[in-house]
Amino acid sequence: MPRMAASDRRAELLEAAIRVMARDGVAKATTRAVVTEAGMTLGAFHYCFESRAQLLELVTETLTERYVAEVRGLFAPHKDIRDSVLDSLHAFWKGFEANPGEHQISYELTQYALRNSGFEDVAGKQYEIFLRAFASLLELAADNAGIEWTEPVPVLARYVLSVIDGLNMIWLVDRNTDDSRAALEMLADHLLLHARPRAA
Amino acid sequence: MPRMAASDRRAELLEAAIRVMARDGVAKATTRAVVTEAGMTLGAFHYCFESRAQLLELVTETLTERYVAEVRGLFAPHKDIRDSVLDSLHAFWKGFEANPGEHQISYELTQYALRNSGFEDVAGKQYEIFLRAFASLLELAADNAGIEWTEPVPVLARYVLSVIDGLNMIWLVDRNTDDSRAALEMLADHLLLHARPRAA
DNA sequence: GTCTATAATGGGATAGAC
DNA sequence: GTCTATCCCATTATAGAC
Repeated sequence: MPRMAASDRRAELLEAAIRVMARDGVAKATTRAVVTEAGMTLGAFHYCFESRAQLLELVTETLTERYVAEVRGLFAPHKDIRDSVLDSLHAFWKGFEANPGEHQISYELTQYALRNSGFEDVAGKQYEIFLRAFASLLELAADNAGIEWTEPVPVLARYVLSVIDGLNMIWLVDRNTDDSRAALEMLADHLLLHARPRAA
Repeated sequence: MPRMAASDRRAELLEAAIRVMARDGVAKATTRAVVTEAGMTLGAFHYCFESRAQLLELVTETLTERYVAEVRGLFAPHKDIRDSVLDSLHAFWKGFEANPGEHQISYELTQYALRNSGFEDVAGKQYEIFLRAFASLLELAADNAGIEWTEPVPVLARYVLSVIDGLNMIWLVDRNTDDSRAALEMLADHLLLHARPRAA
């Protein structure tokens, strides 16, 4: 085994953990499974992390940031608000279907955080970040298209995130892509109901 | 310990398991925790159930049936489609807030089923039943109000279930009742977009 | 710094006494 | 039929050899 800085090991263990979780689930990502995936020994784990819980916290934060970055990157601004919304939602969905395992982890980690004391704020931060990200995209879309939203943006953001999360999770169960996309397109139409030309 | 028929023990263990899971989560509902809750000994467990997995399967089926029964019971038919939809959604939400723990179990069990081989069909059946239940309520609402849906009912059912699941899960994290209810009311308006008077 | 060996714990399942 | 005692396994974490 090559010598490595502890920070590099940490990064490798983090990525190994994400791979194991995407493949087998959060519960199966034991310290042993993670170090095996990373090609390290069990001892290596505990000079990089205080505990398995600490690793899970880091994974949660990392995936949250990644998802937000992905969503920002996929956002498709247009002059026409309908195009913005429709293109962006399709792009988000495509990103999800390209990598469902990684999004599934996120839902599992939320459940984990809700059920383990000392982790409540982890789930809280996770969704605070998600909600803020969608809210800021809604603002951005409005700016680009010269419209304003007739409902409070935090409520719209919660609505959009709910539909996306809900559709994702049902798709994870039944893989019904056609109905999922049809429902997603309904969401686009519904959002447009709450847009009106900006007052001068 | 009193003598009991195995079937009664099974029923008690089932309810004990649901209580433990609602309180502490599915992962923490070990065989030991469940028998302690039920006031039985560990040995008792294994003449009622072949394995912990079998218990989890039974819990999943039981909670699925209960939820469907609850939703059917809360459904509020009216002559006016808007009243039907709005009243029903509010009633569903009230049911959720009255017992969030039991609904949280359902999400955890879905994740569990998705991650454990031999359980894929458990999650599949769960959502098939949910989707069918919402579809049949949509049909029922349409009949009562003399309208027809302009989108395929399975797509509408998926959409409604997604919003409800998504809002529930976000609420479990941040307990923001106001924004959740506001989003739920948006769903009602959106559904109405896809209703039109029935052709004679 | 690295890794083996081993604690210490908690879990599912079972054998066998009563 | 009931429950104790135990097996056996996997886990997290650590101690200590190299």
